[in-house]
Amino acid sequence: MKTRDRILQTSLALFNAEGEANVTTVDIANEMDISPGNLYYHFKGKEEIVGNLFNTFDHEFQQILDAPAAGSLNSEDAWFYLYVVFEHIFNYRFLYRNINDIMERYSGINRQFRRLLFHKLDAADAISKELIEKGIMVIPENQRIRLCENIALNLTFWLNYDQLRRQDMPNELLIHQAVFQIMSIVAPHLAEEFNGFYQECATTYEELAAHILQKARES
Amino acid sequence: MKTRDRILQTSLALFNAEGEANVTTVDIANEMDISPGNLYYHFKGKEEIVGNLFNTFDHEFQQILDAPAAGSLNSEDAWFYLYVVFEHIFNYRFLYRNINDIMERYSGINRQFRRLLFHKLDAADAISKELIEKGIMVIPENQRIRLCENIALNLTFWLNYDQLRRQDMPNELLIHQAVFQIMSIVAPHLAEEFNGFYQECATTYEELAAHILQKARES
DNA sequence: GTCTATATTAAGATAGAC
DNA sequence: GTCTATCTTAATATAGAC
Repeated sequence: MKTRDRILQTSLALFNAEGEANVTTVDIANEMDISPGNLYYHFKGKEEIVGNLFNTFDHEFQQILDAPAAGSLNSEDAWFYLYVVFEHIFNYRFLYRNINDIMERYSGINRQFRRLLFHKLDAADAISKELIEKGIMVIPENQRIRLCENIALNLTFWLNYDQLRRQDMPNELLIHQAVFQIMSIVAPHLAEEFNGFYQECATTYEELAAHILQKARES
Repeated sequence: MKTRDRILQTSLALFNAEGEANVTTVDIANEMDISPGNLYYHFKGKEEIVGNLFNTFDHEFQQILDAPAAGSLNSEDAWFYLYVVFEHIFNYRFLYRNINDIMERYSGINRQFRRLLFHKLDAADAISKELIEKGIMVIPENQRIRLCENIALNLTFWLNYDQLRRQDMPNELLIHQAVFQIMSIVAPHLAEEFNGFYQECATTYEELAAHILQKARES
């Protein structure tokens, strides 16, 4: 693997683990057993590394968000879709856990991240409309707008909230928890015949949580 | 006014305006027309200033959160209560807009902020229970737990979300918007006879928003 | 492409005069 | 209490040899 790619890969891992602000160019070089000078041969500095990582993240995210527009949607698809979206966020969690810091220090990212937020809102808007059309969801229009905002807020800041709460969950469970939290926000607006579906999700989540926590305790 | 107090006051204003990380001890001293040396005579460093501001914030917040335990509650009280809570957060918004950064760099604050989050959750828990008892709210228990988490998430990260969205709202409207957003999350769980109350709030909010934005455009 | 050695910068902090 | 002058530290970044 080329040094340039190893730098990106190592940086992402370190940023996710320690937070972008706590990782210096020297740290990245040390972790890879190369010299700082070598790192600066490949990238002008940390900003360029972060920018590269963000662009990859951004590009992939756009594609994920646009995916459901293609196919027809049911309530289980929506659940799976949320899972994919949140997993992608999780893979680049350093961007989210240090969002304000990063947006202040890298002004280029600011604009793009904002655009991504609106993309999230659009996706929530389109999906909620489709669910309403299909009779899966019933909700007054002004509450629907607020619900979409709330979903975007949750997608963007759940990782921060979790960090503040510090429950030290295994990563796998963290993602399930985030998705279930969003499902719970949507649940009161599901048509009555879908209450059962939410309860199934709740049961699935609780069993999974018990199972994962059990495994974590054993090891 | 004593220099020590002026330092705290000036720091709070600068932190709120520019973000804590972007304000140096020299900036604070310059703003007050005193020397950096003088500032360091009063405080050991920025950490002590931030710590002092946080303690004041924390102390006041604890009292605000505990207030409703005293009196009996109706739906209008809850609305007003939210307003008071959020206004206090807004007054110390630098703590919230740089929450991760601050918690990483000031480990003392980390613990206290986490405690405050649980205090928020407890308040949401107590109030939701009271509203249920009084028949104002109807909600399954597992959704109630998630609703409380969602309210705590909104209280803690709404300012970050708003910043990312960058709507450049007048401050007054920003607070109303946050409170109305939280009301909208609760609304689907209000007993039917309180739907009218939510619609009133919605109308009030929309009129207010139109009024404030009109005034802002004129000036 | 990669290394070692060194320069630059900016924030945080202190010493000692007044 | 307040000032000026200066030190320390740590991250970022570059020069030049190999």
